[in-house]
Amino acid sequence: MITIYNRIHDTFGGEMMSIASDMIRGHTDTIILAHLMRNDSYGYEINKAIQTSTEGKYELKEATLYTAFRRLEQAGYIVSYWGDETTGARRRYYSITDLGRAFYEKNRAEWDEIRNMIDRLIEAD
Amino acid sequence: MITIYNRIHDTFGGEMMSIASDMIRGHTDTIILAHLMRNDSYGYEINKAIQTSTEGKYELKEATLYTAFRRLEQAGYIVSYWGDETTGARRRYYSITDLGRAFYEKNRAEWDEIRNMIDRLIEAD
DNA sequence: ATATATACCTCGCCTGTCAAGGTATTTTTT
DNA sequence: AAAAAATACCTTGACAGGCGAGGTATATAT
Repeated sequence: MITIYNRIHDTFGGEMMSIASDMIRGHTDTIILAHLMRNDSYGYEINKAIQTSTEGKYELKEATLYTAFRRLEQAGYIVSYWGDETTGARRRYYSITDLGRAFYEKNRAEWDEIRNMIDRLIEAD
Repeated sequence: MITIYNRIHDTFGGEMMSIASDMIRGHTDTIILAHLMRNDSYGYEINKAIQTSTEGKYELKEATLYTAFRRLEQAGYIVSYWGDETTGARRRYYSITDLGRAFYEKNRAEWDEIRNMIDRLIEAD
């Protein structure tokens, strides 16, 4: 078993940023949108869901997560609104738009192609 | 059918750099090493092989390719030597090292995990 | 009282990608 | 014979995503 997350990000010596990060890159948006396809949600919950779903092998860093929200909202793929919590910390909920749904479907289809492509390309035999 | 490569890289307006690029990112090194696992080769040939293997759907940009060679050589995963062509343009051949082989195997194993992980994460149902 | 969990956010650096530019030789087309 | 395309290499500079490190505020558990 390989733990994907928590590769060392050593600023002093050693390589910066793990391979795993770059392997996930390009899927962040789709992963978030996949969650919003099911129901509106907020950052903290989405991240927890990812961790649970991957048995702790992967988590989005907060900075990455919130950067992605800004990017997706700017692109018109999601819209946000504040929840009306009477207790606990406030939550900013996100909702996927029709544009976002289309983008999600496109990326999902693309993934099917790319997955097979990479399978073929990294074979040594 | 989706053409992975040749998404527009519009510097003026529109989104910069395509999703596809980011989906491949993190596999470039492994793809190159996979080719060198079979036999020594040189940049131009490796790139042609990738294009053929993917039916033209994907190609490494030259800048990306040569950047990767520098990176891999610096890391000790490959070594290079000039071919002794008597005709045609000179070729710089690359050879994978033991360290490179180990790195390749590690990335390959990682891919198997990550592929399944992404499959699960981008499901909407 | 202190620590942990929930929940949000931004700044600035790092890294891989690649457009755009270059050089030199050989083969193919006009 | 001249022009174009293919082979084959290379570097520079800008860009965008990831994320460490820092921050705020409330609620619960120790």
